[in-house]
Order: sequence, then C-alpha cells, then structure tokens
Amino acid sequence: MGSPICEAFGRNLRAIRKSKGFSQERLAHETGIDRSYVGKIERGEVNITIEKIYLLADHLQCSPKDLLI
Amino acid sequence: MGSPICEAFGRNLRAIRKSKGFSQERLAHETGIDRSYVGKIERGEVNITIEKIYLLADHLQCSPKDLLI
DNA sequence: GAAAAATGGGTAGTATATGCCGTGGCTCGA
DNA sequence: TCGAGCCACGGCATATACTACCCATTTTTC
Repeated sequence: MGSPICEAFGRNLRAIRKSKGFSQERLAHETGIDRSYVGKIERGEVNITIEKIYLLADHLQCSPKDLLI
Repeated sequence: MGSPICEAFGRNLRAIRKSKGFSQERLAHETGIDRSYVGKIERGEVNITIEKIYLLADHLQCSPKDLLI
C-alpha cells in the first residue's frame, strides 16, 4: 500500500543508503530482506513495519528516527 | 508478533497518551483504530506499521520520532 | 558500445497486521 | 449495590506486509 508517508520514508532511506555507499543489493543481503522488497520500500510502495525500520537503521548505522520525517 | 522493539514502542506510546490525558478508547476513536488494537499496540503484542505510527503521533500532537526510542 | 552492476517491476504463496466481536476485572461515585 | 469508565485479553475474519522467485531496463564502468 503506497502513501505519501511511505514515499517520504523511502526517499529518506534511499538518501541515507546512498550516503553510506550501499547498494540496494548489499543492504538487502546484510539485513536479510529481499532485494526487490528493498526497492519497493524505497519507492514507497509498501507500508513497512516498525521492526523493519529498526532493522534497516541498524545496518545503516543510523537511528531509526533518522529514517522518519 | 511481539518483540522488545514493539514493547518499547508500546510503553512509549502509553506514557505519551497518558501525559496528554487520553484514554485508550478516546485515542482509538479519534484515530479510527480499533480500541482493542490500541491495547495490543501498547502491550507490544503487534508489529505496527509506519502509517499507524504517524496516525497516532498526529492525534497525540507529537512527532512520530517521539514515539520511537 | 558492450559487459557488468544496479535497479525497476511483476507474481504466487505465506505470515501477520488490523478490524470486529465479545468476556471479565478493576475503581469510583451515586 | 449498581452502573460507568477504563483496561486486559481472546477468537475469528480479512486485508495486506512480507518472502522468494523471476525477467526487463537503466546506469555504471571500462
């Protein structure tokens, strides 16, 4: 389910991921999330759960708060 | 699906809700979330989605970041 | 300008988030 | 005692988050 909130989260995630020099594939592999699902998250196509937010933040070495708006 | 993350979120939500003088039922009614589901969130029994986080924060007049750890 | 890397985007199945109904246990004031 | 407000907790139905694949397209690199 897409929404402006999910899209904003996705843009944020993508920006932080790139700033850390990660590819979607590497982030996916390290978090154990499927690569195409990471893509869907970044495009704001899915309504991610809080545990995924923490999981992504953890591997991006940032605070979960940084991924929110 | 419970987890330490969900439990921490729930404790945080409950503290903020109470500090604003809201009952679970009132928060549930205003957000459109089911009252029993609000209880489950606060008890950390469910893995909430990002849209619900924003919805709750919105009606509690706080930042979504405030609900995270 | 071709190979490789990165991403977009689809699909089928499974797990689970969410909604809706209820029961019961408190506390407090009428 | 009785009702009202507040909450814990459970069962079930449905919507949807998530997984695990797949192939096509873009972007990067040489």
